[in-house]
Amino acid sequence: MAEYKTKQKSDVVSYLEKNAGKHITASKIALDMNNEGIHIGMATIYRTLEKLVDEGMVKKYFIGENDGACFEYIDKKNSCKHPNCFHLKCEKCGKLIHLDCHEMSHLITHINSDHGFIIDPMRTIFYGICQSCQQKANWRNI
Amino acid sequence: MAEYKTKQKSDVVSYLEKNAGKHITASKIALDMNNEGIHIGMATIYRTLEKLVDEGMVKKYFIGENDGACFEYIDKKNSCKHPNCFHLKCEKCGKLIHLDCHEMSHLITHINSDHGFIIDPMRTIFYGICQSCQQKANWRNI
DNA sequence: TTGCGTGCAAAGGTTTTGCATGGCA
DNA sequence: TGCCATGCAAAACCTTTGCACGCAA
Repeated sequence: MAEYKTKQKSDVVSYLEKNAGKHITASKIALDMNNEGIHIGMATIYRTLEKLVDEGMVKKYFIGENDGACFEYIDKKNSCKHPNCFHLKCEKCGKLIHLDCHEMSHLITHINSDHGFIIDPMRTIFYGICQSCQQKANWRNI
Repeated sequence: MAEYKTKQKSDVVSYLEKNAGKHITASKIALDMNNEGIHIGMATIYRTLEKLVDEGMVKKYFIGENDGACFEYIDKKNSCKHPNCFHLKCEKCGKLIHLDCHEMSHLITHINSDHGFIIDPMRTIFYGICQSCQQKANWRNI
């Protein structure tokens, strides 16, 4: 069960590191790396991503719509140790907002004690509309 | 652009009504209805669901994992005029749990007024570990 | 009759799998 | 040398689309 260090895997990892915080599909990874002259087969990309997700280095989620699953590099150094750290993602502009608010610890405690569910803040994203997009929506009357 | 009333559409609607609050894939709809002796083509199911989503009668989710998109009937009379309806998804067993709790309206108000972000509860999923998986984890010492 | 809805089949995507080959240890 | 990782192609899916036919109005 030993793991080998291969060029392909480290290429994928460094690509993801460079794009930390972005949400990237498997095909976009292949495309971008191709443009850099690195060709990696789709199967390898998927197999590598699967491992990285297991290791916790990458988060996989489904925002659906046209493309498939999205992957995002999780920077363990910069990411928050406090369990108050959530993310807000704007559905209009795609902006990802950091939320570090102690109000959130109430939420976690409540859902744990009253609903028996332990929230994983790192994996949870609140979807909605950010402030600037709300204003745009107002003046466009959307 | 007139809409016709067809047996297939009303069958799908009544199936979804019977399963209000559940999260159902298109193929499960086809399978279940087949077991009831009703055969509807996949294309029709997808086209019907698309319309129902546009009408707001059904919500479409991407919770990913093995299956495709999930659909859920939205009962306008009973549920979710209050934005208290969230979903908890267990990362171990994949179970999707409904959470209809007043506490959540505090959360929404807080994030709106203090952080300028309007949460869309129907699209937001809390990831974490459910109660039964916590217990399994305990006895297995995972 | 009109034209939307349906069913079938085929196409378009993404993701997985089998198998021979390549490359790390 | 072992054995995992890779690449290619094919398969397995989910979902969409084209087209002829059926059926509601």
